[in-house]
Amino acid sequence: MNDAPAPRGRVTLADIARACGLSRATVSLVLRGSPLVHSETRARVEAELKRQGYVYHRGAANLRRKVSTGVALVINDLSNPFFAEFAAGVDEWLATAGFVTLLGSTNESVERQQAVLTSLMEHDPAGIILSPAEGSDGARVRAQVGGRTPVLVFNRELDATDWDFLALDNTHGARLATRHLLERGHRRIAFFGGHRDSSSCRQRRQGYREALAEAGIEPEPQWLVECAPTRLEAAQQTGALFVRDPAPTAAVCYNDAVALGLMAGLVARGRRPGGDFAVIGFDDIPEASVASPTLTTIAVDPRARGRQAAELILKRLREPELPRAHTVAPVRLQARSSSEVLVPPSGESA
Amino acid sequence: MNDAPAPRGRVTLADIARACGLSRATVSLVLRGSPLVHSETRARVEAELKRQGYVYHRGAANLRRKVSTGVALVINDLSNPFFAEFAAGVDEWLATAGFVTLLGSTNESVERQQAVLTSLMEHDPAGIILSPAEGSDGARVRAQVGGRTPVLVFNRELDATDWDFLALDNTHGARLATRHLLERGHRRIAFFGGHRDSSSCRQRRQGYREALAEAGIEPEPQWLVECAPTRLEAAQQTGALFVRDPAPTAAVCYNDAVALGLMAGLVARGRRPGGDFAVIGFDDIPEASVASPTLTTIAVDPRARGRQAAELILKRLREPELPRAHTVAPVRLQARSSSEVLVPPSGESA
DNA sequence: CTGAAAGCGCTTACAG
DNA sequence: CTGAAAGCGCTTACAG
Repeated sequence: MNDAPAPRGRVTLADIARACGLSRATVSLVLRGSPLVHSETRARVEAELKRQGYVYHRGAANLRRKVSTGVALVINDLSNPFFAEFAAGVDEWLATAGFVTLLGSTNESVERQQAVLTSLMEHDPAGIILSPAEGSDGARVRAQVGGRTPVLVFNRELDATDWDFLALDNTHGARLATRHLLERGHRRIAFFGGHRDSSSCRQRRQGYREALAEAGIEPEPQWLVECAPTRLEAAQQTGALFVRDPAPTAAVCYNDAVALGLMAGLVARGRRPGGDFAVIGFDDIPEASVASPTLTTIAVDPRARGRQAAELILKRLREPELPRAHTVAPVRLQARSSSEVLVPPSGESA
Repeated sequence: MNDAPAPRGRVTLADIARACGLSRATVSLVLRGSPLVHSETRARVEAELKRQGYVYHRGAANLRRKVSTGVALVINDLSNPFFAEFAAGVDEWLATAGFVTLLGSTNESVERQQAVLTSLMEHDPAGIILSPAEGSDGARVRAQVGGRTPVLVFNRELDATDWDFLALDNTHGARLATRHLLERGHRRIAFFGGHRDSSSCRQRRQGYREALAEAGIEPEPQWLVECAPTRLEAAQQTGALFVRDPAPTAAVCYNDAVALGLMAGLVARGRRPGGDFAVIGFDDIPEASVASPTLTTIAVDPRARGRQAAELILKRLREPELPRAHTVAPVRLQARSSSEVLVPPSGESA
C-alpha cells in the first residue's frame, strides 16, 4: 500500500497537483483551508498530501504574501536564569500564536549585538524583542534595524528610539527592599553593585534613596558601591563596605547574583550574612531560595515578563499605528527566612 | 546629503540595480562577493546599498539556492538551567557559523513536541537538534521529520531512528558518584529519583550497580526509589528511604533537582544532609554550589555540550554520507565541601 | 468550483 | 565584465 518514494528532493505543491490532476492553485486553496474547494476534491488532495509526506514551505509562502512568521529575540545570555526564564515565556507565547522564535545572544557586547541584529534582520523577522546590551547606542541600533520592523525594548532603556518599552518597576522594587530593611531596624543601609550608568541601576538607586528619604536618612558616599553584576565581582568588592566606621549594617543589592557574591564575600571576611549583616537581592533567581541563608529578594517573575513581551510585540504587529507603549511590570517583595537574613545588628540604632 | 527616502516598502535588489543603471544580476554578484565585478562598479553598488539601507533577504536567496541557514533546537524547557546552558552553547556556536537558531520547547509533552516539530519543519531548517520529550515514539518523530532533514538526538535515546546521537556518559557518572561514597565509608547507598523507564535513569542506575558490585555489594530493593525529577517530588518521596531498618546512609541522586529536594526532605524529617545522611547529585546546576550544604555532584558542562551538539549537526550538514555518529560526552566528579556532605554515619559500617 | 498567469526577492548558467 | 531569462515554492486576483 504505502509506496512512499525514496526521499528524492522536496515534495512540492506541483507534485501534489500533478498526482491529483489539479492545478497548483487548487491545491494551495486546500492548504489554506479555502471554502471554495469542493469537499470531495479537498479530501482527494489531503490524502495525497499525506501520502507523499508533503511539508509546507512557509518561507516561500511568506515571500509571496510579504509576511513573516518569525520574531527575533535578542538577549544577553541564556545562561543567566533571568533571561532564560524570560526567553521561555517569550517562546511559549509566540508558539501559541503560530510564530517561531529566532534566537540571538549578545553576551552584553555591543559588537556582538550589532552582528546578531544584522544576521537576524536578514531573516526578515516580523518583529524584534530586544534587551539591549549595556552601552548600546540607540541611534546606531535604530539605523541598523530600519524603520520597517517593530521593536519591543525590554529591561533597559534605549535612547533616541521611539519603540515600545517594557520595563520592570525598578524604582518601586528598590523602595520595597529598602523599606523592608528600615522596618527591621536598620539605619545604615548600603546600595551594593551595578553600574551607575545603566538605567536599571539608576532606577534602583533612586527607589533606595526615596525610601531612605522617607525615613529622614541621607545616604553616605561609602554606602554606594559599584561593581559588575556578577557574583565574583561582588565578592571581591565586599571590602568597600567596611573601609570606614561606622559601616553599614545592611545592603540592598543590585541583583541576586551580586547578593550571593556579597554573602560569599561576607563569609570570607568572617561575617555571617543574615546574622551580622543583612542582605537583600533583586530578581528572585532560583538560587535565591536555596542559598544559605535563603535570600530575601524582589521577585520579578521573568517568565511572565516574557509572555508579556511576546504579547506586546504581537499587538504591535496587529496594530502598527497605535501610540508608543511604555509598560511597567509589577514586582513584589519575596521575604525568606527573614529571621536569619534580616536581624538588625545588636546595639546599634543611630 | 542623506535623502534616505521615507520607509516605503522594502528596498530590493531591483531598486539598487535601477539606481545604479545595472541589472539585478550584477548587483547580486556584488552581494555575494563575486570577483567578476569591476571594482569601480562594485564600489558604486556598495555605496547605493548603504544609501538606501538595503537589507539582504536571505529567505528569498535560500529559496532560490535550495539551502537553509536555520537550525531548529527542540528542548524541554529553558527554565531548566541544564537546557538553558545547553541552548546558549548551541546558539553561540551556530551563530559563529552563520546559522540562526529556531527555538522550540516541548515541556516534556509528546503532544507539544509533535506540534513544535511540525511548525519548525515548515520553516525548512537545515538540521534539527532534538532533546526528545520523555516517552517520545521514535517512529512517529521520524515520520514527521521525514528523511531529508538531518537530526542530532541529544541526551535521551530515541528508538527506531538512525540519527546521530550525543549522550552524556551517564553510566560513568553514576559510577564515579557511587565510588566516591564507597571511598568515604558508606555501604548502604540508595539510588534516588528518576523514572525507571527513561534511558538516562537506566544508565545511571547501571553505573551505580556496577560500582556497588565492585565493592561486593548487592543493592536492596528499598534502596531504589523512583520519583519525578523535580525538587518537590523528591522532597515528598524522602520517607521511602527510611521505611525499614537498617536504612541507607547515603544516596546517589538522579539529578541535582532531586538531590536538592531530598536535602529539603531530610531537613523536614529532622535529619542533617551531609551530617546524618550523604547526598550526591548529577548535572552541577548553579544552585549546587550555593545550596546548604553545598552539593557534591557530577558535572556535565551543558554549555560545552551545546557547542558540541552544534558542531556535530554542522558536520552532518557538510558530510551527509558519513556513518551515523554516537558520541559520548565526558563527565567528572565535582566534589564540594565534602567534609559537610560526605561524613559516613557514626557507628555504622555493615 | 477550478485553472492560467503573474509575481514575491533572489541566483545562476549562458551569452555576449 | 554585464545582461536576459528562467526558476526556487508558493499565492492571489481574475476568468470561466
